[in-house]
Amino acid sequence: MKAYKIPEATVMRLSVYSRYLYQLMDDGVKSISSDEIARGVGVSSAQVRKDLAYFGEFGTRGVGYKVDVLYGHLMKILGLDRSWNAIIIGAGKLGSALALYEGFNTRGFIIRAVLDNDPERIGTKLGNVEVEKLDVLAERVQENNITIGIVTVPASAAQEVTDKLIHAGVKAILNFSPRVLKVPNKIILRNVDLSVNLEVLSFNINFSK
Amino acid sequence: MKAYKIPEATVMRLSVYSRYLYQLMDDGVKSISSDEIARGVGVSSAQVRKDLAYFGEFGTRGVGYKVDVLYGHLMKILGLDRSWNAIIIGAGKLGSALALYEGFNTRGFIIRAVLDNDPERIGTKLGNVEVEKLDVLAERVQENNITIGIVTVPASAAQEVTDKLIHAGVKAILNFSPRVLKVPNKIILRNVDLSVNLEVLSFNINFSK
DNA sequence: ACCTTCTTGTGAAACAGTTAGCAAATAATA
DNA sequence: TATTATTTGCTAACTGTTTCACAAGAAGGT
Repeated sequence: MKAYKIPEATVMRLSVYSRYLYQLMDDGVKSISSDEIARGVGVSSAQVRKDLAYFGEFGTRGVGYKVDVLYGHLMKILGLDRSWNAIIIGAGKLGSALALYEGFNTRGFIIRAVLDNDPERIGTKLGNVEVEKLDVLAERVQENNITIGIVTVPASAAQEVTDKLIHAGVKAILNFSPRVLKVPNKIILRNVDLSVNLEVLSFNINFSK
Repeated sequence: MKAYKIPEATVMRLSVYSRYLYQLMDDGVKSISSDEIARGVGVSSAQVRKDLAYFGEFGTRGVGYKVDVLYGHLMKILGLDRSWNAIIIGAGKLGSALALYEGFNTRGFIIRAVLDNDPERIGTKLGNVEVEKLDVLAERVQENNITIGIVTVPASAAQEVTDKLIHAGVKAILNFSPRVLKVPNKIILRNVDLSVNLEVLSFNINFSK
């Protein structure tokens, strides 16, 4: 694909744009300008155009963008013109919540399995998947062609399950544990640290006065 | 307080450093260099020193940092030398998971109330708080001196509950709904969009081949 | 056909954040 | 006390991202 690097912030904004466009389509809007998108999602219009410019020319000068066409391009760019199989490791509160979160399904992310080691949790149903023992990790990843592993275990177990996921063949890991994970270069890693987010808030409340 | 702006990335890293230092204290480590911190959390040592330099001089040249002292400074900088009262709006799967998440309590964030409008959910217990009707929002915020509102309602209700939170007097909002919220300047807002995170992954898997 | 209005796409400028490198400070050793 | 080995704090260089500003293209009106 394309040669040079896309800023991560750009990718995140594309995701936001795509959802905004979806909403517009729902409302029956056919055409939109970069300025309207910008106001809708809270960035500058130059930012919107720059972000899109990484991938091509999708608009018409003097006119704007066709909502459905741009939406289609964005979904393709984000890799959402297909579905992705994912597995959740850790069936605690957060893991369970994510397993049942509709927001993933509606964007094409399908949770194929949820694993845990706690006997209390094994066998319980989360939507239409049943919590299974950690042992079946490699098996489930391979038989379901799972590319994304979601880690929601305590910090102490995070590196271990991550290693197992990588060994089993996942390409990307979304880590919710408050632990810095070591992964090979070819593995795509993202960290979502819930406490960090609250702490940025408390810093800002504190600091702005 | 301080005059010039701290990068958000710096604040996030400070939070990560602080947790790493806590772990070190637990392990009985007394002193540490920026290089060791750097390797522990996966950044460069120059980055660590730069981040700390925004706030003062906490180390000793030729020696390093005293773990407990640096930890104390970081906790104070992050505003974690006190506790913060928070409220969760939306007792769905995610809201419930957050209400029960120990990671918040251990860092001084106390969930004082969880509200929802669904009669099915009202009255259910989440740990030691009971889900209540949305009506009591202003009352709960004021009587508990709540500064942080956590929004876990569907996108369609997000702006409305946000407005209510602001009106009731919260200073900061952590938004988990996939919706761009409009808030006054003085309100501190952070968005944690779970789908965006997965979509950055799918983009990267897609794009890197 | 020409003029006016609109809005994209893009190079250049401005800004922000990260990395590099080194002087200054400390401790240990002889 | 001098020497050596460390490691911070800080400035400067670098790299990356965002904003600016405008030429180019499109549509509608006259």
